[in-house]
Amino acid sequence: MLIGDVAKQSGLTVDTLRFYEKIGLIAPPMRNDGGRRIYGEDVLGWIKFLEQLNATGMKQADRIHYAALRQQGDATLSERREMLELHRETIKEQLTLMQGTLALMDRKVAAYQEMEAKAKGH
Amino acid sequence: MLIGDVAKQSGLTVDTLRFYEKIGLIAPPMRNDGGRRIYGEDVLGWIKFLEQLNATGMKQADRIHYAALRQQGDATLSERREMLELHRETIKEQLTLMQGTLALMDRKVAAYQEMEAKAKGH
DNA sequence: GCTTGAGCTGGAGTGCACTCCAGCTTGTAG
DNA sequence: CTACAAGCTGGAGTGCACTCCAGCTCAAGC
Repeated sequence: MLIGDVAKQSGLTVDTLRFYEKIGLIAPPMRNDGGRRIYGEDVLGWIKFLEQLNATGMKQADRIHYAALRQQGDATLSERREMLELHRETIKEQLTLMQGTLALMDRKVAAYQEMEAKAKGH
Repeated sequence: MLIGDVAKQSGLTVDTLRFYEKIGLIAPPMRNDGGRRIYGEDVLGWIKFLEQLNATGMKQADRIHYAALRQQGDATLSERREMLELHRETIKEQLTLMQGTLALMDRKVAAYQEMEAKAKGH
């Protein structure tokens, strides 16, 4: 798999993939004779996971740390577990806040509709 | 209420409050004889609402647009309602994604715990 | 009436997370 | 064998959302 294929399948750009490699989010892949990056299929799952951490507000620095731990293998399992447990809690907090805001949107939309209806009536 | 009081009560910094005014997120308040900003209590509720939009991923440009509409009064009610309805949908999508990631965290944590237990057993 | 903390303005600087570019090499299709 | 799309590197540039600074004025306490 060349970098362009990974880009297409992951939704990231070629530039972003190289950037992620530079900062340590993605392990440097093998190269072919011409010096081009050859990726295994597994990178797609990893990128998807990274995107999920991203989308739930984990900071770049923490993702990089997690990626580094992952590269070090099984010895870092418990530290990785702790990171995920912490992140799980922040997700829960975000969920609560978000549900609150969703409810607020509902109330506001309803209030606006009522005001619009009244304005029409006069 | 001076800007420092608003800062304390809202959690924003003085600089951020002036910045928000500059970009149109907060209406320019009255000034006292010495040229200092005097805010009404209502600004606190507005800031809290802005923070909620912020925390649920609404872009600055959209918040500025919403703030501008709000300043124009009742004639913009329906447009504001439409914005909130749209945003409500994006919150719902985010909630779904976030719940998915939360479930993933749970699975991963459980898997890691199992691997750690096995590693200990040998 | 002087000190000191808070506020003022305009503009420069920061941190994050990419995104783009120049100038080069590689590889596939006609 | 030649065009040309895709890849390479190092480094510069971008957009967002603040954050900080210099040099000033204002106001409350001793």
